[in-house]
Amino acid sequence: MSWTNERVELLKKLWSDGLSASQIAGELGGVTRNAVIGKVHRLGLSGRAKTASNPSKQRRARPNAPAGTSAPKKPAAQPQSIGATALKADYAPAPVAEAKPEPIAELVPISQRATILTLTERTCKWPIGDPATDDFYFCGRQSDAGVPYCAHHCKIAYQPVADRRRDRKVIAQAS
DNA sequence: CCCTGATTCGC
DNA sequence: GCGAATCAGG
Repeated sequence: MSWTNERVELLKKLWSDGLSASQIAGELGGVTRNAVIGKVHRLGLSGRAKTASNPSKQRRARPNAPAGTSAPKKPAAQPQSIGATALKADYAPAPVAEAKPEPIAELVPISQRATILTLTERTCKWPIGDPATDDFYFCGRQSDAGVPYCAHHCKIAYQPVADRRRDRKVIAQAS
């Protein structure tokens, strides 16, 4: 794939929206996150604020040639079966009779949200939004090994009522 | 380990 | 110009 005007425009939009390079790469398709980052720099629209990292330490990467001409080549791993196996019966969501529309949506920074294309085995798969519309995504935060939810709000949703109440308190204090 | 963006440099 | 490899950091 090449950087057509359309793809560049989409890149600019998504980048300014706060999506990560890998997420943008997933949306565009046909490119890696490295390609996205490289393009972002060439376009001169890097520095999305944040990260005022120490200027004292400058890059020094890649001390020499890529060693040999043999092509490494990686097949690019696929998300694989996120639907069926992701949500085990053990973690079935507790009944949410309480009037709590979707507070989770507001808690997940856009930059961390994931689409079905950007989910991995270690991303939180808590669904947010309406699957029938474009306003649908997954939490996308990092999850613990073996569980489909992250250690934040989504964990609470998966827990029994008693534990939920306790953890809500903990998180509230931490915030 | 997962992830993030930043940089270099062969192509 | 492109982007893999590599780096530094969360």
